[in-house]
Amino acid sequence: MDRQECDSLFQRHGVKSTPNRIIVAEALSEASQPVSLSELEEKIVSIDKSGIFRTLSLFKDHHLVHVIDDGSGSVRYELCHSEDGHDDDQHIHFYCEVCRRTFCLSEIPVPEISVPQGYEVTSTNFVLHGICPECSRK
Amino acid sequence: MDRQECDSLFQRHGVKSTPNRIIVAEALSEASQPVSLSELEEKIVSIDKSGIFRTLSLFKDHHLVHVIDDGSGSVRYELCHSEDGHDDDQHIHFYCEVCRRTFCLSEIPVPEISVPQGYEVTSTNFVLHGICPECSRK
DNA sequence: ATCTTCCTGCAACCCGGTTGCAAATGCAGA
DNA sequence: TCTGCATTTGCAACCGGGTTGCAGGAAGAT
Repeated sequence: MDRQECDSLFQRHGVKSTPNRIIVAEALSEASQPVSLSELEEKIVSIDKSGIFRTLSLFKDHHLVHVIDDGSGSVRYELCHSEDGHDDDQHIHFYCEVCRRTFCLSEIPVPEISVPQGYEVTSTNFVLHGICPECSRK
Repeated sequence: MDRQECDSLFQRHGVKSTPNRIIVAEALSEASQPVSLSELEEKIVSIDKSGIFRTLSLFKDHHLVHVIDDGSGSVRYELCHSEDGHDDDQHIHFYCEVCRRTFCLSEIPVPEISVPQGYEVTSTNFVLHGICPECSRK
């Protein structure tokens, strides 16, 4: 994602462009897997933890990223792929208990669940735990 | 759950019975919803946080409870209902963003997912977020 | 240039979870 | 019953992710 794509992304989501935000957005887009705050801290040495955190929070509020809680103890962030303001690109994630990485199973949509009367669903968090192909081969 | 049921439960799961463990097991069985460590701390004033924690860890290792990460920042515990040693009573949970309670949607089983070749699934965590009937009525 | 607002870094804090350690308890064998 | 060992427990301290208060700095408006 180059500078221009970034700005257009921000504009679509109503986020003002700043140098830090561009750096964070690029780091997110480069990641092949959902990343945690601490991973971003390591990757982006130029920005303070709190800055990254606030940027992520802002992105989250503007539906630019979505949040996955894989049960590893730290939350992970992933760029939304849907272009409209809503997270309709929810998919299942897989957390490997051996290498502790989280994978997007992008192909698999979250199954539709018919909830009991009265419940109103706004988002879903569906994480499978187990062993990834790479680790189970060993 | 009375004392005797407790002991039999422990025996089935290979857990030695101690006073503390009985107290924790009873607290879990009395809860209508999955409970967090801090909730148990409030409920069980006679046992130290670390004791409750260790008891829960032990229960988890012996498949006496299962763990739900509802994304609220603290993990919740729930007595397993299946009597064999394995967690085959997985079901969906609902986290209300207003009252911050977690509900078991016991009726709804976790849908079977066919994962890509190579992935080996050991457990699932499926949590819906939204507003519960009680809160949406207001 | 000045004012105001927003953005940022720093340091401190909060809280859930976890561990080391030593005292207490339980249990087996003499 | 006494002794020695293993397990359980409480206490205090720690850890790490997440979060916030504050003050300095940049950006935009008047």
